[in-house]
Order: sequence, then C-alpha cells, then structure tokens
Amino acid sequence: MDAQYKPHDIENNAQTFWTANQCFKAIEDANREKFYCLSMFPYPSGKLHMGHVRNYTIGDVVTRFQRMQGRNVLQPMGWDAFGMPAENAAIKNQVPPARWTYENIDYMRAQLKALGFAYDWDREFATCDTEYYRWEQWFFARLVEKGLVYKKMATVNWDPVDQTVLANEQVIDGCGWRSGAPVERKEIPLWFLKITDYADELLADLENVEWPEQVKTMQRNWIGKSRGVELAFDVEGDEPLKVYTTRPDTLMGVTYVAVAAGHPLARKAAENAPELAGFIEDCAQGGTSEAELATMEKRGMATGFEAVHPLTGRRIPVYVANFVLMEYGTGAVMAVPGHDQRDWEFATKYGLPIEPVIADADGNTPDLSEAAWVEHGKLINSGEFDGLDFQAAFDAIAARLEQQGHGEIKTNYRLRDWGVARQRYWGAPIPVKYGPEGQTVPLTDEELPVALPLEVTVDASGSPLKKMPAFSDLGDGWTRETDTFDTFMESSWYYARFCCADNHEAMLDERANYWLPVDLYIGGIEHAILHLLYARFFHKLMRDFGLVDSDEPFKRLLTQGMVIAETFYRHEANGGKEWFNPADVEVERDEKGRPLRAILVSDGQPVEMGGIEKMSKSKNNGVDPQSMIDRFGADTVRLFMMFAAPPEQSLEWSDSGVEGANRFLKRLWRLVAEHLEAGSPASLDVANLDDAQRELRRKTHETIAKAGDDIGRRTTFNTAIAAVMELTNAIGRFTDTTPQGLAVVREAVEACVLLLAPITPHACHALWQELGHDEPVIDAEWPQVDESALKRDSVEVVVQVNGKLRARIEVPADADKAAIETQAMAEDNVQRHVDGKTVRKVIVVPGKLVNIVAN
RNA sequence: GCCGGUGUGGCGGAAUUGGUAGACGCAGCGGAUUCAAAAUCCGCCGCCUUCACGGGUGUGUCGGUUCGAGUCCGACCACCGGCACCA
Repeated sequence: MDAQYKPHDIENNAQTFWTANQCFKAIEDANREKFYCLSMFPYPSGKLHMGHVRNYTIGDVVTRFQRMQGRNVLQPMGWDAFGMPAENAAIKNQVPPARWTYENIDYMRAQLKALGFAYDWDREFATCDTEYYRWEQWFFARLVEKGLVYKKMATVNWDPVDQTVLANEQVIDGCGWRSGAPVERKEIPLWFLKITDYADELLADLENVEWPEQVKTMQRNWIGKSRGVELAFDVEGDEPLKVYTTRPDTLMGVTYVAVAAGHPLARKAAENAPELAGFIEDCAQGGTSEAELATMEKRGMATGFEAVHPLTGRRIPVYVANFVLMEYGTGAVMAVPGHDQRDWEFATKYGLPIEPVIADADGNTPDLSEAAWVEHGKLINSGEFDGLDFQAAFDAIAARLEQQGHGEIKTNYRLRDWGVARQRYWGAPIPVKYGPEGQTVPLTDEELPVALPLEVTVDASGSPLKKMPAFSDLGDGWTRETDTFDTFMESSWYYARFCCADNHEAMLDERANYWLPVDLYIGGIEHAILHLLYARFFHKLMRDFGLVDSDEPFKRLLTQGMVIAETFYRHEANGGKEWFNPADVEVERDEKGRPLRAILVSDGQPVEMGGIEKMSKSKNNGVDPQSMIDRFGADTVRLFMMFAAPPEQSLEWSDSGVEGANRFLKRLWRLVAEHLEAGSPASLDVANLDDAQRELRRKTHETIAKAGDDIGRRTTFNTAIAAVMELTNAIGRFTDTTPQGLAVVREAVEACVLLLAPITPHACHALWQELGHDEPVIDAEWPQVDESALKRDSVEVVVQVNGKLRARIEVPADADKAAIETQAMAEDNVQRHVDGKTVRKVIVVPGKLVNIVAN
C-alpha cells in the first residue's frame, strides 16, 4: 500500500463508493431494529460554520456506530430555510430571498457532502419548499377547526420611524437597529396556538424522555406550574379587580394593588388626569423582552381609585405600574411589600406602608428596614390567622375567600400561548382570509397551498406582502392574511416529515410510525426551551390528529456546546474596535509556552488579545471549515472536533490541535502500512501467547470495551479517541515480528480501524480494504470484547498512610484483604510513616488501595 | 432581574459509583536523524524543595462531612446559555 496518507484521494474514493452504492439510503424494514439519528437542521446562512461541523459530526459518528451495531439507521438532512437573514440580505443586496436561500443551500450541501456525512439525501427538503409548508397550512386549518387557534391582541416592538414591527434582536439599547428611534410597545391582533392546553402533559411527559436533567429542569421552570389563589378586590365605582397570588398567606400584608398601563381601570382613571395619561403613555416606551422588563426602573403612579381588602375591608390605593403587563395573568397584582422584594422596592420608592405579617419559626418579627423577608413562616398581625404556618394559612385564607365569594384556589402556569404570526415576508403564509363583514375564515383544502410569491422587493418598512394586492386582495371585499408563520412552526415537525418526505398526498404516513420517535436528537443547548418545547407540543397535536402514535418526538437528547476561539483587536480612533481573524495573527510565546503577545502577520505590529469567545461575525474570530478541509481533509477536521472536548462542553478552536489530529492519522496510516510490510501473521493462537503478546491483546480488548461504552452510552467521543491513541502507542512500542506477534498486532490494528471508522470514515474505509477485507467497513460489525483477554494475574494497589500516597504494591489478582494488608505494611516507605504511631484502622479496597489510619 | 450551567498544569481536557489528580493531545524544553530545513523518532514536562531517595503543596474562594473530597453539603466569586419576534 501507499505508505503516505493522502486524504483528498482517500476521501474522494470513499465518497464516490458510498454514492455509487447508495450506501446511506434508508429503507423501512419492520424486521430490523431502527435507529433514527437527527441533528438540528441548519439555517442556510451562506456557508457552514464550525458549530454546524461539530453538530453534524457528532450525529454522523453515532449513526455510523449504530449501523455497525446492526441497526437500520436513518440520518436525514434538510434546511430551516425561512427567517429574517434572507430578508436582511435582500434589503442589503437587492437579491430576492428565495434566490439567496436556494443558492446558499446549494453551497452548503456541497460542503456537507465534502465532510462525508452518511445522509440519506433522497429525503432532503427545505422548509421554504411549497411542498413542505403546504402541509403546515393544512394542519393549521385542522387546528382552527378543533379550536386550538385563536386571535388576540399582543404586544410587539414598534419602530415609529420605519413603521415596522421589530424582533427583540433588532432592538438595541431600547432603539430600532436601523432607525435608531426609541422603540415603543404596541398592541396588535395576532394568531395564537393554545400550547397552554397541553401544559400539564408537556410537564408530565418530561419524566419519559432521556434528556439531560438540566434541560428538563429548564422546561419545567418555563412551564412554571404553580398553585395559588385567584381573588378579587372590590373597587368603588368599577369592576372588581382580579389578581393571582401564590402567597395567600401574606394577604393581610397587602398595602396596595398595581395594574398594568393597559388595564381598563388605568385607562378610566386617566380620562380626567392628564398627568396619569402622560405616565401611561411613557409606559409604552421600551421593548417587550422579559429581560428588559425585569431590569428596567420600576415606576408607578396612583390612579386615585381605592380597592377594598376582601378580608379586612381596609381601603388601599390602586397604582399603575410599568412592570405589570396586561397579557400576563390578569394584568393586576396585589402587593405585599413586607414579603416580596419587588413590592418592597416600589413601596419604599413611593412611601407606601410596609407591614410584617410573617414571622420566622421562632416567632421573631423580621427586620424590614433593608429588604423584604420572603421565606415561609408563621403568620402575625393577621387576626384570626395568627400563628398558622404557610400551608395552614394558605388553606384557611383560601377557604375564607371562597366562602365570601371573593376567590378560589387556582393552578396557574407561567407558560403563555404561542404567538405564531409574524409581520414578515419570508415565511409560510398563514392560510386565513377575511370577509367584507369582518369574517375570519380558514382556507379550505381546495384553496391550499397558499404559495408565497417569490418575486418581491424587500425594504425595511414592513411586510412586502401587505403591499402586494395580487397576493392579498381576493376580490368581492375579501382579503388574505398577510402575516406569515413563526419559523419555529416549520422546525416543530420537520423531523417527522423526513420519514416520508416524498409523500405528496399527505402530511405524514405510516412510515412516520416506523421511524419515530427520533432515537437521538443533537443540537445546541440554546434550543433547550423554545424549539424543543414547541416541537414537543406539535408532536402531541399531530398525535391527537392520528398522524403519529408516539407521545414524544425525541427519545434521547444531546445538547452540544459552542465552538469558541481567541479574539484579537485594535482600538480605532473613533473609540470602537477593529477585530482581526485568528488566521491572520501570530501569537508569540515565552519559553514555557505562555502567550506573550500577538502580532498581525500583514504589518508585523501587535494586536490586543480579547479573550476566547463564541465564533461570530461580529468578533471576526470564525475559522472557515472549508479552508481546514482543503488543507487537512475532512477526517482530520472531524477527528479534531470530536477529540478536543466532550460534546456538551464548549470547544476551543486550536490550529495546532488540528495539526495534532492530522499527525495522528498519518501515524495510523503508517502503522498499518508498516504492519503489512512486516509479513504475514499466523492465525491467532490465544492459548499460547507470551507475556508481551498477552499484554497487547489485553490492551486491545480493554480499548474495544471502552470505546464502545464511550461512544454508545456516554457519548464522550474524546475519551474513546484517547483510548485508541493509547492502543496505537502500545502497538508502536510492540516490536515482536514473529507470526504470532504479527497476529496479535493484526487484531490490534483492525480494532483501531473499526473503532475509528465512525469518526474518520474515509481513512478507515481505505485501511479496511488494505487489510484485505472485501466488505466495506461501514458494513463491518463493531468488534466483540473477548472477556478472557481482559484477565490479569496481578494488579497494582496503592498504599496510603492517613490518606497520603506512600507506596504502590503488586498483588495477585485474587489476593484477600489480609494478604494485601500484610504486603502493604511490609513496604519501607509505609513503615517510615507509621513508625512511632499506633495503627488505628486499615481500610482495604481490593484491587484499588489500602489506607492505613495511624496517629 | 429570573431560570439553567461551567470553573482542574502554559493550553484543550482525563479521573464513569467518594478511593493513585493531570490519561490522551497541544505548546514548550533537551536529544537523534539531516549538508541544512521540514517531516519523523526518543526523552523530560503542575508548583516549591532535594545531588538523589524523598518531602511539602495543589482541582475558582471560604467553610463543613468523611479513614479518604475534583467528585457530597453550605456560603461566596467569576464566566457562559436562555428569557417567548435571532435561529
């Protein structure tokens, strides 16, 4: 064989073979155990970034591993193709979003192919294909029929200059990103899906998925099920004011109530109060994100109305507050400044009374001079409820309110219904029409699909669809909805469509039930809540329409970390920073390898090191996967990505790390070449090996066991690779070229090739052939562990004195505790450390360690 | 602000169930090979101390549990992800 590793020839050959033989075409087969491995599909932004390469390499490794385990595997790929970047590119370059998107897809598809991923390309689609989103429109009409869709007013970010709705991302420091004008909160009618109808099931079914605990916790908290009391404060001259609280035990400490600026009571109060009207107008300033609302300055103003405390009859003021929002709960809150920190700060600011009604377990009244006391405790200053603990007070006060007709126990959710309407062009049209008498009618099956017109002019001022009568005007006074779907709609069911992407008669067919649920879903941790929750919800909707028969879409979930890299910059005259790509910078180091300073190669002048950050355009620290593939080949890039960190952690890009991965592949290649040069191995005679042969064989089988466990169960690909590296190092040190020695090496070398085959498939494809196998390595079986090869005659045991390591001893593998202890005590260095002390205790962990406790 | 996570040599990381801290790789240093360089191969490599054997110390900080803590508990610090119209 060619002693030189030539990645580009090798990769071309392997890829040509796979394509010509349709190796990765997935065919349903009820007699075989299936494995559906899916990576989150990419947004076609232009070219692949390292995050994609990492995500898809992980998926490919698992897919190829499962195939070697004998499973019938499906690994599809497609494009999450609707979204804002296409519109932004259209504004910038006057390219229609469709053309921009499909050109990007073509480029990125070629990149994925160059990386050798084992996709069934026959199932590929883009969500902007009419053939895809038509089924989403069809399904939406079914949801309307079932009453799971409704329209209501909702708050959006409004750019008063561009006269357009802004995404949260487009609001920078409270201003529109193009106009720079202060953003306002505006209410417009929008379409919603009733995800809250499924809140309980979405919460309960988290128990039935094999997901990281942290992701399940985040989803639980997001759904936010709470048990509380909904109660009403009577208001003189107006409707009773409804509020919800999880702390009815603090009810006697309510000293005011607060309503949203948009609350009817606030509007009424403002009618003859210009100052209050001005304040309410001010409350519309700023964006809608929860982070912004939570961190903004809390402000309020009295309405002049008074509410009546339902139990004491006491009159308390009603305030308008900017942090209370109309669409969360009832748009009003009761305030207990003694036992809620936000209420405390508000009361302190506006001079409202702060009254303690909860004492600690010993009955001590809390000090409320610096902060609220928010723990549960015993009630005080609460009349007949004094002395009750949280639970008793909750029950007693809830019962009293109920008895008086002023309230009832209620389960609440933090989860809000899903607003799916966007005032944008590049999305799936919402299939609804409006009649001359104000009718709202979902489109019939015959009227579907509503195809998005592709020839458009996009500018920054609102949705182009609104300005296209050919699209929106249906004649006779009928108009079409011009809002499009949230792109989370498309990504909520694509995994199911992959099962039967060629079906033009139905959204899904019986093949979906063969493949689903997805056995392993892989993607960024940033999707832990929204995408994954919406997809779970959509799956349950499809189940309730009989389209799928499983309860959950993704059985197992792997959340990968980000790809990060060093940043370099120089200060600019205008106070900004100019960022330089790591490829153009050289780092100088001291004699210990510590970085001293960085130099821009082009001008030889120093640049600042800005720390390690997520690869991004803004910091110019992205490393182009393509240039790495061109230089080293796909296998090197794949190997580095899998070796540099476990998949859930962030991965720091390192050029020299990539070179190291490349070096390893060259070494592996040479190892096989030299082995084949060395002569013909005998057939392996396991019963007659010498010590060195037995040792290498043990290492081989230890490595097989570890790599299989690491890849299959733990998904720690980095440690699997490290184990194979250890094995190749051991093979390199093994110099026995007798026929029996070569037989042991042959077994070890073949193990290396098989264990690496999922990670570096091209090189292993070629090496497997060189080793004389006719079947391709993708169809080879994962090697079996020979348990008898793992046996040891003796083991090393460490000896500690008072927990400190003092000696190592070699003991027979079957030695009992007493024998181990005797041998440990006999060690010189052990004797030295117990000398003059009394041995109090000896702990023996067989096969591991001895700890002698002496003082 | 709220929810979730992370923190180990010069660097990426390993230590899977409370039992040898630093596997594997990168960088660095020393050597071999070479006319020379690249490539390759061999050796060293947490910190302090010692000629050496060895000793001390060390997993963000402070404290606790334990024969034994990177791992468990409490408090704190720093950084990262998400917060419903980025995908």
